[in-house]
This record gives sequence, structure tokens and C-alpha cells, in this order.
Amino acid sequence: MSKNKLPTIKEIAKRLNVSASTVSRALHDHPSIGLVTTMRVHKVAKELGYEANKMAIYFKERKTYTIGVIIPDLSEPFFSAALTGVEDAAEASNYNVIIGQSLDNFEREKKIVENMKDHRVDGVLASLTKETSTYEHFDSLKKYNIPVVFFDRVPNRKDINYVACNLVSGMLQAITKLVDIGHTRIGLINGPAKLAATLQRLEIYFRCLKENNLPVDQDIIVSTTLGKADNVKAIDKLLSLDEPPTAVIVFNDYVLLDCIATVKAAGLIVNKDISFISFANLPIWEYMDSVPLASIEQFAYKQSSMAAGFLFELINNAEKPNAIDIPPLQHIIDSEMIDYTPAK
Amino acid sequence: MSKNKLPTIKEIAKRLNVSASTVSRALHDHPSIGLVTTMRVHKVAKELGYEANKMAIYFKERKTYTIGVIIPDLSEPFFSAALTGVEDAAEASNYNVIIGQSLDNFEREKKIVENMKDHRVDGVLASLTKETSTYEHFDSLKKYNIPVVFFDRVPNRKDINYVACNLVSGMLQAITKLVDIGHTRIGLINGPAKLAATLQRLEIYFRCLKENNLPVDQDIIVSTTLGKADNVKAIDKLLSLDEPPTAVIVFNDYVLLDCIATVKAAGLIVNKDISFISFANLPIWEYMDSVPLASIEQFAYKQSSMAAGFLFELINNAEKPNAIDIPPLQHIIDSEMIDYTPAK
DNA sequence: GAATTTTACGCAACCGTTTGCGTGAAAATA
DNA sequence: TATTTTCACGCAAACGGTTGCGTAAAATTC
Repeated sequence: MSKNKLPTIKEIAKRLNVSASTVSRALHDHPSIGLVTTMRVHKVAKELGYEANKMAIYFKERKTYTIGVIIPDLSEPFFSAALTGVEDAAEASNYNVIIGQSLDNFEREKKIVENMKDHRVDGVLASLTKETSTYEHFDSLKKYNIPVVFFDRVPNRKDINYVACNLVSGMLQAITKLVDIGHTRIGLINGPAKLAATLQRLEIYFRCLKENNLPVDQDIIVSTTLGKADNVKAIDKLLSLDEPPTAVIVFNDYVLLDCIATVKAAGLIVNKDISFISFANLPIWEYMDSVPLASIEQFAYKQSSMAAGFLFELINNAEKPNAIDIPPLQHIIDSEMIDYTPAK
Repeated sequence: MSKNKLPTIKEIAKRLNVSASTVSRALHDHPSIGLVTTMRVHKVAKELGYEANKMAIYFKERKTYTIGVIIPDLSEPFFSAALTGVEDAAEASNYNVIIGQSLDNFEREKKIVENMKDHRVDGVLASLTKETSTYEHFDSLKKYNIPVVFFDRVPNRKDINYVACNLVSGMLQAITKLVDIGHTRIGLINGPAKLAATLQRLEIYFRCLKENNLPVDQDIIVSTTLGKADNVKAIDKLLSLDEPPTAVIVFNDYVLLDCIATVKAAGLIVNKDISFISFANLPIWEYMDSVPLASIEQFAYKQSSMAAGFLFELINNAEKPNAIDIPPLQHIIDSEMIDYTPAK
């Protein structure tokens, strides 16, 4: 039968006939409290099993030592790795992490932000929904002095804190590699037009072709809405061309899984009849028999833990009275091509 | 330049020359406050953009509307699905979720529990570390009236709340299926001896063999410490027998991935020379060419969301004054065999 | 022994909100 | 007009801990 009441400072004070302030100071070994009193306080505290109610302290400090993380979908290894990055960083700073999955739904994202505001998190890390194109819900956090750092899926704005990944380096390595081993007809299966990531890939694709002196052929640029049926349709379209590409850059690993299944069903052999480059979301390629030639690593953990670092910087800066309006914290990590060929 | 001060009840009170209590009541449309006053309060509140500081309320209520979830490793799809289950349940009850990954490390688990206690979560959901065999750290939460519900990896005790998964049903289906299609020599690659899950699988394995009138052969029962090298060793041992098993129950999907790779490297064909049954942790089998014959589903989402339901029940009950010591909430979900054969 | 410093502690406010109780004034009743 | 009821609101305590300031008593200095 656990007593409903936890020992408090007042309880200790009552037992020793001293004031609560004396107890508080004694517990912190404040020099202005006599040695005997201090010792007696500690003794009673131990007897009662006293532990400070951090919630009371946090409330007074107007802090929660909690940050919120908003991510689209935990079932994607990319985001669960990202969450782990946040958690590790938070643990090191003695912060807690509350999570919210937007499931790529804008309304959910808004609700989550609202909820985190209500819970007065000290800061927010966010990776945007595919649908998100307005940011008032995040802007509203400024009113509460809750800093926000975005990562990976970041708003297309200049005045924000973010850590993102630059696909150029990885894609350039990948396409150059394809060219090196003889590919001259490199297709692209891109994502939905409204995604920033889609436009980004397209631009870089063009750029990388140009750097390798390859012509652009609109026929080998297709797109998918990321649904399975549409993925299959996209690769089918490429395969049915008179002159199909010999290599394809694929929007992400999930799309690629469907592509590979389709290619195999068509009796073609991956990495012989057609090769793929994808983006590293999935950790299971080493166990697959048909794999992309290479994968572009976007460093989820690194991105998110760096974003968390930014966030703690902002949180700590906000406490300083020298309220210098520091410029936005921004960092872009270079992607890297991960070569899968030696494994074979 | 955001004002550092958020509007409070006192601020509104000052502006209207009324007391804070009047404002508070007016905001809640309490009948004892006059209509004009109530309206003026609402007006000023709107002007100032007042929003109640929930932290203050929660502090007064001695609640946080936050529950903690302790899981071994988010990178395992099983646990990320479980976390999603918790989050969905929490959202429905207007609770927040803070997470802690134990990484199967007992000391970390203890620290996480400690931390959650400090943050005065209203309840804890936990899936144990592989190393956990004592439970004082969880017991200590009773002192703070923080209920705990375990799921999937639960303590071997009677006096706890839990939701677990019964492997019997799934394994019986699986072994019966193997027998039905002609297998009589069914091996087992089990996990480390100290794991409860290992003993459990072994017992059920014996039981299922008996129910199918199959003899026990210790030669085809091996174990692995779950490391890659050891996984390979385990399957190699079986393959090198004079009379290898034609089917093998494998501890989990991760072990199975290594087994399949080894089998293929040995020139054998999965589902022809040797078949496997595993436990459904990984969602990617549909994209693999070599898959287990069937997989035993343990319903991560269902387990965790049901556990969350139990937890909220306990939290709500604790608030009622009728402190009936309700018996532990316990539920066991039947596992199910998921057949992969029709896919081929 | 008087003046000054040091020691050791208490008071009260504060964080933001809620709520039991009390009270003056207006309204209703006798 | 005197008494009771209703209305509309304020006071103060409470949640648990922290902290600036004030002060009585003891210790030190001259």
C-alpha cells in the first residue's frame, strides 16, 4: 500500500522544526547553513527517501528538459535511425525526447506541433511531411520561445535552422561510376512533382549528366507517386522503350524494390541487363541477391544528431541575457555513394 | 523580437483590475462570475493571445500526461511498430510519449527508468533487455505511483501487468504445416540460453514435435549468440550433418538472413533442399527471392497498443479514491503463422 | 564593554493556475 | 423597513522548490 504522498521539503522542515528554505539550502550544502543542521537535514532526507520533485523545479525554471521530434514515419529505417540520433544527443544533454509521427499527413503535423507547444517542450526537431508547404504552425512556436531545427526534409526558406543532405556529391559519384563502367544511357525514376526532393534529384541529375557529357533524353525520365503499382508502371515504361536505359537512378529504395521485382519478373538480370542506383534508406541490401550497384547514403543519424546539437545550442543561447539575434544555424552534409559491387 | 513573457492570468487580471481567480473562473465560464466580467475577460484574453500554461496545471494536478516507453532497439521493425502502437494509443488518450532505447543493455535500462521517474511520467511501458533478470528498478516506480505494463519481453513473474505473445499457436501451425508437406526432420536454431525466449521456443518445439509424433534429435538442435558469425556457424553445423534437417525453425529473421546467405553460398536452394520457419520481425520478405516457408507473427502493434490500454486503465484507476487493489492486468495474444508459400 | 562582523537561519515572494471559503452589496422576500 | 437570499467577486492557500533580503544571536575586534 504505497503512501500517496511523497516526502517533500516541507515534510523534512516540519520534522526538524526548521524552515523549508533552510532545508532546501541544506540539501544543496549551501554554506550559509550550519554544519549540524545540514547533516540533520541530510539524515532525515535519507530516512524519508526524499527526492526532489523535478517537475516543480522545471516549472519554476520554466523549462521541461524535453524536446519534441516530429518525423513522418518510424517504420522507415531512415527515420528510426534519425530518432536514435536525436535520442543519443538528447541523452548526452540530459534531455528527454517526445515523439510525434506525422505519417506524412499535414494536419497531423499541425496537431503534433500544437501538442508539443502545449507541453512546452524546450525545442523541436522536425522532418517535414511530403505535403507540407506552409510553415505557420512552426512559426507560431517563436511566440513561445521554442526553437525549431529541421533536418533532412527541410522547408524551402532561408530564415530557418536546419541540417540537410546534399545529394550532389553522392549522385555525381554514382553517375560518374556508371559512366566509368560504360553506361551512357542512364535513366531516372523520380518521385512526385510536388516534393522538394524530386526537383532536387532532377536538377542534380541534369547537372551530373552534363558533367559527364551525356545527352538528356526525356524518354528515360519517368516518375512515380511512390505507390507500388505506380513504381511498377514506371520501370515498365522504361523497359518497354525501344532503347531502354542500361542504368537507372531510382528515387528511393522502396521504389527500387518494386523495380527489381519487376525486372526479375520480366526475365532480366539486375546488374547485367540493367543496373540501378538508389538512395540508402534500407539496411537490408547485403542480404539481397539483386542489389543496386551503389546507394547514396544520406546519413540519417548524422543529420539528426547534428540538428539536435543545433537545437541545444539555440536552447542554451536563449537563456543567456545577451539576446543577440544569431543568424540561422544551417549545415549541409555531403551525401556519399556506397558501392555495393565489391560485395558480389 | 518575441517578448520573453507569455500572457498569464495575472496579466489579464491586472489589465481588468480584477483578481486572478476571477479571471480563471471567467475563462472557464464559471456561473459565479458576472456576464459582463466574463466577456471582458475573454476579450482581453483573446487580444493578448492568452493560452493556459498546461505545465502549471499539470504540476498542480501532479500529472504530466506523458508516458514512457522503454524498448531495446528502434532499428528493429518489431519495436518501431510497437512504438507506433503506443503512440497511437497515447494520442487517442491525449498523452505524450517519451522514449528510451535500452539497446539491450541492462544499465541503460536502469538509467532510463530512473530518468522517467525523475520526469514523473504517469506510467511506463517496457519491453525488457535481453540481459534483464532483476526488476528492482521497475519495482521502485511503485513508490511514485507510476504503473508499469510490460509487453513482449516480459519479466518472469506473476505479480506484474503485461501483454505478451504466445508462440505455441504459431509454432504449432508451422510445424504441423511442415509435417503436412512431408518434413519429418525439423531442426531448431535457437538463441542464447539465458534468454527467456530461447527456453520458450525450445519447450514449444518439443511440445509441437510430440503432437506431431516426431522424434527429438539433439543433433539438429543448435544455438547461436545471434552474432553473424555464430549464425553462420549454427546453420553450417546443421548442413554438415550426415543427415541434415530438411526444415529448420530459426530463432528470428535476422538469424535467418544469415542462414539463407550461407545456404545459398553452399549451393543449396532454399525451400527445395532446405526450408525455414522464422519469426516475423522483418517486413521485407516479400521482396526477397529466398524466403522462409512461413513466419510466425507476434503482433508488435497489437501487443503494445493493448499494453498501452492497460496502462491508461491503471492510470485512471489510480486517480479514483476507491483504491481497490485490482489484480494485475495480463493478456496473452496468440501468435499466428503467416504463410509465404502462395506468394511464390 | 561597546562596536562590528560573522554565522545561521526565517520570511516571503515567485513560477501559473485552481478552488474553498468568506464577504460586501444588491436584490428579493417578509 | 428589516431580514434573508442571491450575486459577483476577492483572499489566500495549495502544488514543491528556490532565492533575495532581513535579522537575531553569537563571535570577533578594538
